[in-house]
Amino acid sequence: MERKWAGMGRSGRVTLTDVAKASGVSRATVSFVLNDDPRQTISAATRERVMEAAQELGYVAHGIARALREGSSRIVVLNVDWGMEGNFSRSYVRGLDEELAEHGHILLVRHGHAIPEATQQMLDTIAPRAVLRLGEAYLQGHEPTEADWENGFAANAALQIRYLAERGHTRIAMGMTDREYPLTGVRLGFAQEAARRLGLPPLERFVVPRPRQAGAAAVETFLAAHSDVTALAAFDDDIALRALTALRDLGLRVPEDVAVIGFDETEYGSLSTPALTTVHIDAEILGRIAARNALGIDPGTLAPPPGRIVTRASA
Amino acid sequence: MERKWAGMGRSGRVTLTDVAKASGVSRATVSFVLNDDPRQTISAATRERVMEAAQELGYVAHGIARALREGSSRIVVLNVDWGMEGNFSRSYVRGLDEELAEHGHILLVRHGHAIPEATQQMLDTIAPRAVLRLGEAYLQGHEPTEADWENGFAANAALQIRYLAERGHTRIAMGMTDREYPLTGVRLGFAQEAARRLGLPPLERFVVPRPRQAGAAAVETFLAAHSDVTALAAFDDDIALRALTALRDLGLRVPEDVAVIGFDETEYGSLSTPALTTVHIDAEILGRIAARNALGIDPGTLAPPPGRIVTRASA
DNA sequence: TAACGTCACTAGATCGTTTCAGTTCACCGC
DNA sequence: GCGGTGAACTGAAACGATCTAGTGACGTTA
Repeated sequence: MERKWAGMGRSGRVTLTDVAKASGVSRATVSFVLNDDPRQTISAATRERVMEAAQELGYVAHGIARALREGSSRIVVLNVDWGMEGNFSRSYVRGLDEELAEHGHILLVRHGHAIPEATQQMLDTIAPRAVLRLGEAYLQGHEPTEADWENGFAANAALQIRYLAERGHTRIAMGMTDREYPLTGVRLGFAQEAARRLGLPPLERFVVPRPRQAGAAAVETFLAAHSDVTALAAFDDDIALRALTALRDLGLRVPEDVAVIGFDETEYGSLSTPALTTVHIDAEILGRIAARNALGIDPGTLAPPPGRIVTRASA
Repeated sequence: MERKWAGMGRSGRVTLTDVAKASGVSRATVSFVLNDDPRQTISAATRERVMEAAQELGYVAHGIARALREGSSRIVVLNVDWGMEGNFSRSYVRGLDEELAEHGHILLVRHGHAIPEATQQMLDTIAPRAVLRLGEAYLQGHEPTEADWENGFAANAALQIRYLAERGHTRIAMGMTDREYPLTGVRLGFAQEAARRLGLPPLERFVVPRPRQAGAAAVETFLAAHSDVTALAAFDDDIALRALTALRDLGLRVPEDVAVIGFDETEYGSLSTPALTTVHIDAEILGRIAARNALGIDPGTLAPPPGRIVTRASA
């Protein structure tokens, strides 16, 4: 089955012209009908005929041509420039994707540390409606307000620290990645502020590098210098897992000697020994908000659900 | 600094016309120069003038317009429809990306289980030069030949089984995912064939589901029914890690009671107790081959390096 | 000197949309 | 029977590239 109907350009593509010809109207009219342009008045009969013809022929708008005319395509690009494989990222992407779809747009996720040049070239090719970055949107696009402390990024960061504080830990250290990401500074800042609000001393910051041996060495050095530390809050589950392994390699007991808590639940955290206590974050609503912002739609009163602790054995 | 130079359309975009105007030639000529079209003869002087003007004005080709004219954009889409976070996927993407870049194309990676409808819509918008799928390309696009057994997917699958066989294991089971991926069947087939060639009995197949408790239950059930099994070969490191945890939860010793080997090295495998023995695969060359195939370029004599065992403690 | 070839370029069609600026027609009030 | 109005359309110009089919100008050959 090659061509179901006559009236299809040599290219194999059904175009507006084909639909116009089939329904006996002009291209313009077809366009008006298909996009139901509110500025036009089209008779019900014509509308019907056009719709039917489009259906029959299997017309699908040529996004490239449309984008050329409109100035930008109906695509939104999300850059996820660090391998955040947790629940946050996944749910955020889901929310973003769904909300965009509801407004006729498409999400394109670009993972990995993009070569700037290639990215730029891609953007020129795609001409996306908007380009987002995972980290930026986490903050809902503004400086942290008290609302963020109630229910947002800051609140989730605080949740992690508070959990440890409630278990009686007062000297808490913050395990960070060996690479600087856009979000690392922000996260650390929130954690520090949370500690301050809880009346705790400032969090000592240290890095847990890979591979395994280096991680263990780093943790050993750190604990030697800060023997009063009894708990580690990690930047994410990855770091937490590295720390957990390091502590066990050093012969320390978790959580008795040092408690460890992760951030942004992953499957791997559930498989370690001891299993990792962590923070679960559902960012779907955040994704939806970002989508609306990107499209210039009123975000309404969407509010993200609070994060919650996944209590397991490590803290 | 808004507009560096005069002669830039109201849209803020520098177009071919602008460059043409600036260098005193026609649009066509500019296009010929910039794409150095071999079918045209352009004087050195003109070439120079055009290049310079383009540089000055900061001209960058409008991919959308080009795509409309050419029928497809210079984008290649790669669908990675299952979370394969190992070395294979990463190196494959790197190779693909680099090779495409060398030919003026761009890689767009689409992660996650794409909604078919949205994907189709995206493809209509992007009009990519080619759409690839991670699994397909693993096979270099053809049925497994003896070459694949020498050095390819089949060889890597065999490597895993052979390692266990060399350690004296004869009853080996294959741990699979709970979801069926395009590749699962192929992988299992190769492993079975490898076992046959090594004179081993057929591999018993079983699934290691999540979460942790379910995994342990599955492993327990399986081992009860197949008490002679002494080694588990996993579909990937993820499954291996689940199995490792399950075995430990059941009080079994790894590798003494049951040996475990993963596939496609991840960082997590190095953090477990015992650390996971696995197979490391560098797929960069495979990515380059796929790129050339996609662009219709002769792949030449590129040959992927053989996989290698990463010997750690679990097998 | 007419015919022919090559060089160095240009005009304009083309890709498939969207959308502005009309056009036609029926109907209304006076 | 004339101007005015709104409904229901249509024509054609964009958008920014590529690329075919020419067009002069100059040099070479018979």
